[in-house]
Amino acid sequence: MIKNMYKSSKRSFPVYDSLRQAIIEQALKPGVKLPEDSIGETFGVSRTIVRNALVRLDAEGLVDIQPNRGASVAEPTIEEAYDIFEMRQCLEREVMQRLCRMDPKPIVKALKAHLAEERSALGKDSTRSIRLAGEFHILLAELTGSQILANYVNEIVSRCSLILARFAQAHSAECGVEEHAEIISAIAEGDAEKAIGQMHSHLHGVQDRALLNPDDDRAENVAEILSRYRTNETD
Amino acid sequence: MIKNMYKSSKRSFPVYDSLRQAIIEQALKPGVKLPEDSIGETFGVSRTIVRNALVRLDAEGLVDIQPNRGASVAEPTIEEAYDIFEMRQCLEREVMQRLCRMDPKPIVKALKAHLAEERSALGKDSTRSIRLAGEFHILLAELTGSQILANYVNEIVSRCSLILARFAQAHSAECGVEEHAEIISAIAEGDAEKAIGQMHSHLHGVQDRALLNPDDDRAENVAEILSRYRTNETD
DNA sequence: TCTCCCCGGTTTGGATACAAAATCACTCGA
DNA sequence: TCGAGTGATTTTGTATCCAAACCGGGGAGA
Repeated sequence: MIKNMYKSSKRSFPVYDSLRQAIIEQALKPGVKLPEDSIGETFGVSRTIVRNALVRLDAEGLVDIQPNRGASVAEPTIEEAYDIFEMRQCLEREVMQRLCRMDPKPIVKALKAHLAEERSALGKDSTRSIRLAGEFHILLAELTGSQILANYVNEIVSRCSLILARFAQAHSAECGVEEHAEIISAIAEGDAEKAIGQMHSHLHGVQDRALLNPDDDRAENVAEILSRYRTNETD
Repeated sequence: MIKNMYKSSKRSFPVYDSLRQAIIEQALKPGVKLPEDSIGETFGVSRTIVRNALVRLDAEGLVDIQPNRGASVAEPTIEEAYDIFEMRQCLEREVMQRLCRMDPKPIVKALKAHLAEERSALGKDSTRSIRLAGEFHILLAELTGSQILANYVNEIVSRCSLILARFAQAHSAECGVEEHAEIISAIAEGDAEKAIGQMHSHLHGVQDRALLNPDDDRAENVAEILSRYRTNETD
């Protein structure tokens, strides 16, 4: 649970963490500018602090800093989105493989506790629900005991949230809680094949819901967008 | 080839890069203090710049920043070392899997060009030789076309260099150039199984050379170290 | 002699100041 | 009406400054 995080500065951590939460909860949408002054004001700290937080987030791929032009929430392209999801498949497959080599007892116990939380938040608090769904995957990674694997999964789950914010409409892409339950069962049974397969299709489902309809992709050509609205004059 | 790197500041990049090189080439050994003042002086920049570079390196796990106590080159524990190598196995297995699904022609060509460089530097320039050996693995990752996979491999190869600096004696842990050659052959033949296996044992070899003899592990007890130097009085 | 405490020097944490770059708004001209 | 040019305003990049934390040494007391 204790992460490798941010020993560098007591005061910049809250800024970092708030921004991070806001981005992955989609309160700050991709492309939004993040001026150092105003952020500093809202937190009552100087730009120095904010700057550190932004540099960190840039390193994690959640914000994009451009020279002399400041920071804004990252806007992953559709290609990057596929790339990130593919990497996520790789990392989470590793997680499942490692977990299935371990004693399932304590693992399943921890997972079930988390699942209960997920279920209790299900219809009530959408934001909390989304956050818990992400944290399920992070918990899995942490249970492997590998610090570095947990860090990578943590990072990539965040970036996937960002992708959802960019490409998925509404919250169609919420993690299925019952899929999580099935994954837990597979681990409990000690069936590595099944667990890995289930995780794979779970992630594939999330990806599909996120990326199947890239209508609102701002990266596509203006002409192309307009062509959809043009009445067919020559016909 | 174009990395996700450091758009944040024109001037802090050279500092970042020099420190990084110095650390992975083992010129700056684990545990060495990195005071902001003196570094700033040598580069002719202010502490502000240096600080940014150090924060970045901290995020990458190459330096360790402790509150009010400044930065020093990271000292991975033996447990972290095993953790990192295991992660590296996972990432590079993924690299091989992806490469073997692609057209081998251009890949093999690029790799052979690199191999030629490695061979030419072999007995001559030890530092260059080590650097090229690391870059071979990074090149492999880049050839997959996955930005994020390449970034992760890049980061983890750096951290492995740091581990070598910490635990391996002398340069016994140099990558075997001929093992690289065999990996290229396996890719050229399109034999995924073989390529993956060869990569696995190659990395395992590096790890063994690095970690088999953790004599000089500073983490061990002072008493234990001294006991080796104590003449056996009671006998 | 050993230990503890105090003090000066050094280093970091963070805010601020100032210059350079970019952005915005407005005017002028076609 | 539209677009280019220009000055004002905002925002970033970096150096510097001050306060607080840490480190090392020397002296007082046991």
